Amino acid sequence: MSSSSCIRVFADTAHIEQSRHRLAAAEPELQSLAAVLALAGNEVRLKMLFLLLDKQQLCVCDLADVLQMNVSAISQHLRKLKDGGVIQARKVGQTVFYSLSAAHLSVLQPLLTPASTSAFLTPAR
Amino acid sequence: MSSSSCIRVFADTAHIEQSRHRLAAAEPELQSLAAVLALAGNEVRLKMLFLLLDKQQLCVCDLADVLQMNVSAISQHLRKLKDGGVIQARKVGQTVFYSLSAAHLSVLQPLLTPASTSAFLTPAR
DNA sequence: AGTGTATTTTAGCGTTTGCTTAAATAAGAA
DNA sequence: TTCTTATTTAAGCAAACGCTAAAATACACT
Repeated sequence: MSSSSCIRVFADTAHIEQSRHRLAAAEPELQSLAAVLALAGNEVRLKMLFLLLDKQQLCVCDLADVLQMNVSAISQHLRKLKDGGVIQARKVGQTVFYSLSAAHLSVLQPLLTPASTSAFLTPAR
Repeated sequence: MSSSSCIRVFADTAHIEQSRHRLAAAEPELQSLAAVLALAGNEVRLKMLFLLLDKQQLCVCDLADVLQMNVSAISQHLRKLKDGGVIQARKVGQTVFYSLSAAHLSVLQPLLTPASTSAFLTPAR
């Protein structure tokens, strides 16, 4: 937990203090945002979100089929997304339907929207 | 790598095939996007990006000071961000200045912009 | 040359992640 | 009840992660 190891003569202490304050102010938001991004930062989970944005709701079975993965693995990913408040579950009989929850949709939707995803790989213009 | 373990009688094969195709089409974009989100999904790195968006450019020293962390740890995070194409380095004398690269800015900027970050924790309206 | 500063790299270590397998729950259908 | 089907949970394990400490590299100054 050591810090400030550099001895710069012209260390701009004022600017550093300012940055520290800005950071402290944004800290809770950044913490929550990092948690959501960490969830979406997994390729399998990002695909799940992409599919859910398209299909409205999907059961564990369908996701396992589409992603061609073990049902258990899928279920564990869904649990993480649910714990993170990104998706919600609705049980109908023996099957559980998952859908995007409104909570963090404002963050995820623009990322997975066609306009944005296609622009993603487009070189700067 | 087992899949399709469910035997649903009414498995909507047409829809599943459609989803598989949509997914295949978006796969490369999703893969790249997941990589960037995984980088931003770490709290320390997200703070770095937040600071860089605010300050234009920062050296390792400054980031270590502001984040109050070991210089080596900071440097390793910077390396990951650089490898991912998220930031770029510019060496001036013995100090290295890092700045956001244009490459994935379109994805990151909206996430870290005040309007979006403050709206992030605001309950649905 | 030698000294000091800024940064990177390496090695090591404990923690977390993501998968597989197998067992446990839950809810129809026979 | 017994027998499937759908989903979750628990245990185990290899791989990736994130940090610390130490050594290596790079550049400026004397």
